[in-house]
Parts: sequence; structure tokens; C-alpha cells
Amino acid sequence: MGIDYKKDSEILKSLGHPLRLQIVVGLLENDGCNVNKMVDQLGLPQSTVSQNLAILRHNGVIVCRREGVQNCYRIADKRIVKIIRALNP
Amino acid sequence: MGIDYKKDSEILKSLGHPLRLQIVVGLLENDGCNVNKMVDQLGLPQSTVSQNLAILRHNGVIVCRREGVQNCYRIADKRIVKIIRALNP
DNA sequence: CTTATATATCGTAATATTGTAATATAAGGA
DNA sequence: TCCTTATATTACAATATTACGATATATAAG
Repeated sequence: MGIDYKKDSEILKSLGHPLRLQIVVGLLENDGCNVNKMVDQLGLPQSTVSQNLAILRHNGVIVCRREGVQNCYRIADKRIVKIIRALNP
Repeated sequence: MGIDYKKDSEILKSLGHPLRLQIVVGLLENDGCNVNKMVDQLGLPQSTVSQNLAILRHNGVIVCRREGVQNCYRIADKRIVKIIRALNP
């Protein structure tokens, strides 16, 4: 079996959006973050941030863990970290 | 100065399409390829391949060198190679 | 049970991307 | 110059993505 171009390209497409890339880079620098903290930092509507988090989540770029009332987001795996690091050598 | 999210995300967006990812992976394995060879291998209309090559070219993912009547395409730089490699560890 | 807080999802108009046929351009040979 | 080959660009309908307000859901406290 070779490479799954469809699945792999979906990961890259998820990262291929300035806001989503900024979110993921932020999670790389500051591991574990809830939605409202991101909303404050980014200065965008909560629904916009939440919708883009959902896209990243559905494509396996980030994972979400409930912590009481809040949702704590983190980068899903090392592959994502490597892609981001490869971008800025 | 920090990261240029817009520019970086455009690189990832270019790669975030199954055909374009396949083209770039192909160029990684088989450095230097002209358009008709890709058209034959991919079995898609020449205009589709050419248009997607243009997207990759405009975003700095690949470069093009004239060789007589043909155009020889290659991966633009090491960053792209690293991103592709990071995807399949 | 009501309220407050945190977050997700829905609805939708604006915009962007897609695939492909048709057409244009560029180079080399007859 | 005219023809052929290789490739790029254009035009456009179909489809997908976008941002965001409105609304829904979930949890905890009172």
C-alpha cells in the first residue's frame, strides 16, 4: 500500500488556513488551551474559533479533553509537530 | 517578526489537495518531470494537471525549467521535502 | 429548577476552488 | 512560413469553504 493522498491532503488542507495554522502553532508553543483563551487572544467571534477547531479536530490535527466546564485542546500527534517545525527551519 | 501565517498556510493549502500532493510526492521520488509524463501517469486532462502545477508554482512549492520544448518541474526547496517526509514517518 | 459560563452547532450569504473544454502561446523542424 | 508538439491560460458551471450571528447544549453553582 502506498500513501493515502486523500487523507494526508486533508491534514495539510486543515493546516492550510491562516487562522487554523495560527491556532496550531499557538498550541505548539503553549500546550493545552481552552476555547475562550483562544478567543481572547485572537479577537475573533467564539463561533468562528470553535468552527475552525472543529475542522482541525475532525481531521485529526488536534484533540480535545473535557476539564470541568472547559475544553482543553492539544496537538494530536508528533506528525503535526514535525510538519509545523518543517515549515520554519 | 513572527511567523507569516498567511504565506505559510498558502504552502500547506497548495499541498492540501490529493492531486497536487500526489504530484509533489511523485517529484520527490522521481526528481525532474515534464508535464506530459505526469499527464500519462495520472490519466487526467492536460489542462487539469497544468492548472494544478501552476498553483504549486505560484505558491513556491515547485519550480519549472524550460528544456527545449518541454518544461521540467522539480520541488522548490528543502522545506517542502521535510513537510512531505514529516507526513509519512 | 434556575442561572451563568463554556462551547458547539446551525443557517446562510459571500467568496473561493474545482475540473474541463476551448483556446492561446512557444519552440523546433520541414 | 507553416506544422507539430508541449504546455499555459481562459471561461465558466458546479461545488466547497468562509465568517459570523443566532441558537442549542452541557456543566456547575446556588
